[in-house]
Amino acid sequence: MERVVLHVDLDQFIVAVELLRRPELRGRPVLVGGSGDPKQRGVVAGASYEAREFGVRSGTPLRTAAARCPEAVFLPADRETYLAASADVMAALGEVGGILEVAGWDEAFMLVDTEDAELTARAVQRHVRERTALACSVGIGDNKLRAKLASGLAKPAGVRRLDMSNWVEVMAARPTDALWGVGAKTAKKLAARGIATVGDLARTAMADLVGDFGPNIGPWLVALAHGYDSTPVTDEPYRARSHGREATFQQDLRDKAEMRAEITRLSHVVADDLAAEDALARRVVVKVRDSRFATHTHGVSLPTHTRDAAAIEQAAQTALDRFPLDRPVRLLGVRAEIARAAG
DNA sequence: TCTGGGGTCCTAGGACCC
DNA sequence: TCTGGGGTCCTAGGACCC
Repeated sequence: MERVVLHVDLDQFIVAVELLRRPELRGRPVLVGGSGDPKQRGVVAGASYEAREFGVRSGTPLRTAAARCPEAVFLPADRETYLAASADVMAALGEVGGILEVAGWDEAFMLVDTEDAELTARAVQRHVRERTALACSVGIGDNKLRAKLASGLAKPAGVRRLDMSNWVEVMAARPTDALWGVGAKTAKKLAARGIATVGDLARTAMADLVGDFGPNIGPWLVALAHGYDSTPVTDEPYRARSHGREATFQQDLRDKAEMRAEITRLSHVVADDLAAEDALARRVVVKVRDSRFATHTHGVSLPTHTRDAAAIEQAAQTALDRFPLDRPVRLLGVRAEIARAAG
């Protein structure tokens, strides 16, 4: 018997859910995102493997996607449907046993005791497919980091194991941004110091990175490169720390009254979201992105914790007043930070 | 053919207190 | 007259992830 971490990751989740109700699109390049109109502002939320062949992936602007892949089928994003599919998947995983930690719409960690991890992983795949008709990849690891990276290597529909014994062999030659937590910015900063691969990073002294990355992140990066991770798999129910809504306009706003009206609308949606979770806000933060894509935030702490829509809106309007608003506005957002131990 | 929307966590600097 | 040093809270920004 051994204890392993499994990371279950659905394959092209959003597209796969769409294909369940539009099977005639199977095998074609399918792109989901925004309103489904590639002439409008928006980015790709989900790309089928066929579409990825054209260099389109999640985050690609819809217009760019249409230029790269003119024959693609564009579909509007349908959150509610994906949330429902996600709930089905997580329910299926819950039937397998072990500790289940939901880590997003389309992924979860499981802590299981098993005689044969590969066999268990295959059984999980089969069970998810039987219950939801969706395919997933499963990573097996001796911690969450390794399991997570293993599932990425297992795609599509595969099983892969990554642990202490094969970490160096599998990971050392890969670029640093292959690590979970190292993105483009950090990879570039590391490269500037001559650290290009996971192996390079693993050979770096933790103290050498404190100056550039801080006393916590610096050492953590080196630990990542060794595959170290001690965060537990937990089935504690998720409690959001904030709820926000934001909107990018098809045409930038120039009129202050229109901005105020949008802040009112967003504030009320946020208040509804708080009410749905029985949560109270302690602070309201407004986000403004201008026509040059510069993004700034200003926040207002609330005198008393509240979910009252009028109070949230008033705080948001006060925050909006702190912006110069001397350029057309591309995006407005309202976020409520949730008071802990309240309800 | 410019760059969504939902989040989380960390950092740095200033205020404030002892 | 000179001006330490630690701790905590608040705020804005940044990096990252899905």
